[in-house]
Amino acid sequence: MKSISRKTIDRALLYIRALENLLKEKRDKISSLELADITGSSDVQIRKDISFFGKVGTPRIGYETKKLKDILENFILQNNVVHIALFGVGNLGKAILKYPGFQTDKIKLVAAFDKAKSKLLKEINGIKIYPVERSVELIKKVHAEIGIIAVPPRSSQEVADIMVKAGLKGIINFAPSCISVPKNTFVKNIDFSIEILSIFSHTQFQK
Amino acid sequence: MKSISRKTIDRALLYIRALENLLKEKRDKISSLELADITGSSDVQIRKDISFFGKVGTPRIGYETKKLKDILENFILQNNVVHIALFGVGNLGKAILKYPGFQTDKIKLVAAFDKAKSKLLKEINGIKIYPVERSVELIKKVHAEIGIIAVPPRSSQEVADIMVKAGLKGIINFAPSCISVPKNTFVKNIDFSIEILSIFSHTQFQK
DNA sequence: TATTAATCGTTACTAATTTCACGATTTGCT
DNA sequence: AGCAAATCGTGAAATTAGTAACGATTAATA
Ligand SMILES: NC(=O)c1ccc[n+]([C@@H]2O[C@H](COP(=O)([O-])OP(=O)(O)OC[C@H]3O[C@@H](n4cnc5c(N)ncnc54)[C@H](O)[C@@H]3O)[C@@H](O)[C@H]2O)c1
Ligand SMILES: NC(=O)c1ccc[n+]([C@@H]2O[C@H](COP(=O)([O-])OP(=O)(O)OC[C@H]3O[C@@H](n4cnc5c(N)ncnc54)[C@H](O)[C@@H]3O)[C@@H](O)[C@H]2O)c1
Repeated sequence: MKSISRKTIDRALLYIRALENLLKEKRDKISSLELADITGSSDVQIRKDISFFGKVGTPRIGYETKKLKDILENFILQNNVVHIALFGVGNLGKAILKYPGFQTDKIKLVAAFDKAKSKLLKEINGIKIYPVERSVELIKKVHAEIGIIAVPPRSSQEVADIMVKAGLKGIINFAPSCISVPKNTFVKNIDFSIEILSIFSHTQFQK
Repeated sequence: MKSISRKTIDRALLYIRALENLLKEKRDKISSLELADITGSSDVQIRKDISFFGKVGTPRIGYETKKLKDILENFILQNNVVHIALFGVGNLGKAILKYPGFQTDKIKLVAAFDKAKSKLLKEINGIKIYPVERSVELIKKVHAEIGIIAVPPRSSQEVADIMVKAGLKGIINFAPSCISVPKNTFVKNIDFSIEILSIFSHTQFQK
């Protein structure tokens, strides 16, 4: 059996989000063409992606919204709740702590850490902020899986090392810096400036 | 002549960032192998990417840091300064306004807009916050090229429409929603939740 | 000046991804 | 029941991306 590709997973997550919105609007059926229209993909791509999960749709009708969402979710997320640990409670970190998208049935931000003593007094959105020294211990205790780096770039490697030590298996790095980690740890860099420059040059080089 | 690929551009932007850091450390030479190590790419990939720009390196030595950076920058950014307009000055928008990475010689955040009257009094990081009603006029005046959506998802399409009307050619959408725009407008969605779920499932399905 | 070792640049190869084309299936209609 | 229309599912073709192999080039050194 062929294993699912990274790209299919990422698109499926987008489909899931779209299907959730459709369910809220009480749309109980959806065709690949409509879903393509919503998500900005193509209908063939969507059918191909979904075909990985078996024969889910019915010709002439399309897909049952709820059924499709459940199948994608069950396969990809497997009823897991993802627990996040945040490092750095500055401008960006504070926004992240307040983000309702990180307190859902799928994702829970469970721990926040900062180096500065001045940040430790507070509690934001019900989440206490702890000193970095306690991070390894606490991350293990709450079984977080994913870490977010929201510290200045010069500290990002230091934080990455702690995350690895604490057993986090995935890292999102918002600092404009490269970090090195063991091969079995996954890093996703999100550099706002590079995103801006990328989209700008895309507009320049469009054929 | 073959045109440059999107992926090469995106990696080149990463190389540029790394080269800038190397220059700060007064490293005036760099090999493809070292650059690969820093950026997490492979040496072949780097040489292949760079070969698009001509014969830049010298065998046995590697690349001159400054020369390589200049060549990449001149081709990809062409001395342009990218001007950004921000919509939504909430938790995330405020962090973005305070982000020093958006006030550099390459990128300048030049305008911010919000719907809520309560947000309009302030000025953050030297940038005034204007009512949405004035946005089309002001964006045209300051010649912004790229827009950032940091409003709630239900308002994202409304904002996208304004951006298109104002002539913005690229959009970064932080709202967890799909927006539809004309084909010549480029959209990059950055959905934090999807990034988290993506990296999590990546750790699950790693071979 | 010949030799050696390192590193680039390029061509050929392989793998992954997307697109195409079209048969198969199902429903609604007459 | 038979037919038409819509839509799915899929193998094959086309495209794109990445990897490997290796000759060419250069600087350092004996
Ligand atoms: N502000 C933004 O909108 C924005 C956007 C994109 C990227 N970023 C990046 O995200 C990171 C954070 O940005 P910010 O604006 O919140 O910065 P900030 O300076 O406001 O906050 C950084 C926080 O990290 C803490 N910190 C520093 N070293 C630490 C360590 N070793 N361990 C734990 N905490 C530590 C500091 O005490 C501070 O609270 C930076 O790398 C920045 O470049 C920020
Ligand atoms: N807070 C985060 O860390 C975070 C992370 C990822 C994504 N997001 C997304 O980014 C967006 C903003 O998040 P936030 O936490 O800053 O929300 P927020 O509620 O704090 O701020 C939203 C701001 O948008 C303004 N607004 C609403 N409608 C508008 C319109 N039509 N035009 C202009 N301004 C308008 C509101 O007045 C408010 O100031 C949301 O879509 C959210 O899902 C936020």
